[in-house]
Amino acid sequence: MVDQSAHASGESLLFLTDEQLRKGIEAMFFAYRGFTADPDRILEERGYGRAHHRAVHFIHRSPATTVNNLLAILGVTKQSLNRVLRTLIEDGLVESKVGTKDKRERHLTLTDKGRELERALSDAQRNRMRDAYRKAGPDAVQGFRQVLVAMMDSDMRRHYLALKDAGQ
Amino acid sequence: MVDQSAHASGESLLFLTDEQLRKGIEAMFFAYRGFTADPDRILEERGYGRAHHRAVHFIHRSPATTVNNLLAILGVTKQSLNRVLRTLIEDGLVESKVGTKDKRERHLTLTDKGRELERALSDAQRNRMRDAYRKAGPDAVQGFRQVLVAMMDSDMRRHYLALKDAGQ
DNA sequence: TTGGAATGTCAACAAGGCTGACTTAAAACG
DNA sequence: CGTTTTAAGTCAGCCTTGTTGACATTCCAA
Repeated sequence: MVDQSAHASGESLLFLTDEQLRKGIEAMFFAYRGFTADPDRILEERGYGRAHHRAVHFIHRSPATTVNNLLAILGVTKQSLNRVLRTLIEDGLVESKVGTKDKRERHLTLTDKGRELERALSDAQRNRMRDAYRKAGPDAVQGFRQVLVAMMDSDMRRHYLALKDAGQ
Repeated sequence: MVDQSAHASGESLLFLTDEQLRKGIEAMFFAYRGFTADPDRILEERGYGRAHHRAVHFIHRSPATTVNNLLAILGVTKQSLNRVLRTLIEDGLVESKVGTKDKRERHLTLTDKGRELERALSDAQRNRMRDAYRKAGPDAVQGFRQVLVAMMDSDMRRHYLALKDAGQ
């Protein structure tokens, strides 16, 4: 598709052979497995799955968030999320409080027990990320995040950037 | 965990605050959704899933590969892969040939119909990747792949690098 | 006061993982 | 040659996590 003999003109044109793109695709596939491997082990020990991890992560990230907000970020159906939330609430990891202003809304917050799980999961995942960053070197880290952000759908990028702002 | 006031010494020490690491983790999560979004649409139209995509991709990548090799790369059970392979063979996308040297082995190859699907899927995914690379700029691309490779488990990195070599 | 939004719940289903048990065929080994 | 191991396939059953559709409740807001 893209001629390998093309040459760079400034920095707007890249050497993007199908071969290079394919390597990027495969790297993404294999790396995502590594990315989830450590949390998966911890979750399995405790009888939870990735869906629980995602819920716990974003509740930790935005305490007192509503179910609707969580639905938008996670991109799953209400029924699917509800099944996960129910077990987390039953197990005492998440607290669901009826909204004071709008009583239809439920505000979700981690309990101490929930924070303990979140900590275990994010420690593992951060360690993996930190090691990868160190191995790849300082210059690589910027590029990594830039490409990932550019790969997101605009909706998800919106959510991602909103989270970034909130985190400051 | 990591003190934000740490300073770089050479290039071995990075500014790795928990906040930065968390952003990387969330970027990975949202980006993977974008990464799979386009193929998912194509697959759904044709009644297939991600598992079929993965099989088709790696059979295309390593024609006449064996079932065992595919199992190692995909990291799933024989039963799980077999369910997918069976439908692909029944639908005439994949051809399974008994090995000439070792008659226990089945060698898997895409048919014309299989190549057509593979083309549609990889075109979509390559376009996404190309756009992301272009938006992120030439410097970012190197870093992106470096971090991804560093994030893989060693087994997966071995498979990834083996594929790279084969592609030359 | 009524429409619609936010939430929750029930039922049913599908994809795609998993384990365990078992068969067949063929290679490899001793 | 006989035994063991390997490659592949199959059956049955289970789990997680996604889906759709239908429906009830609560309650804000026009």
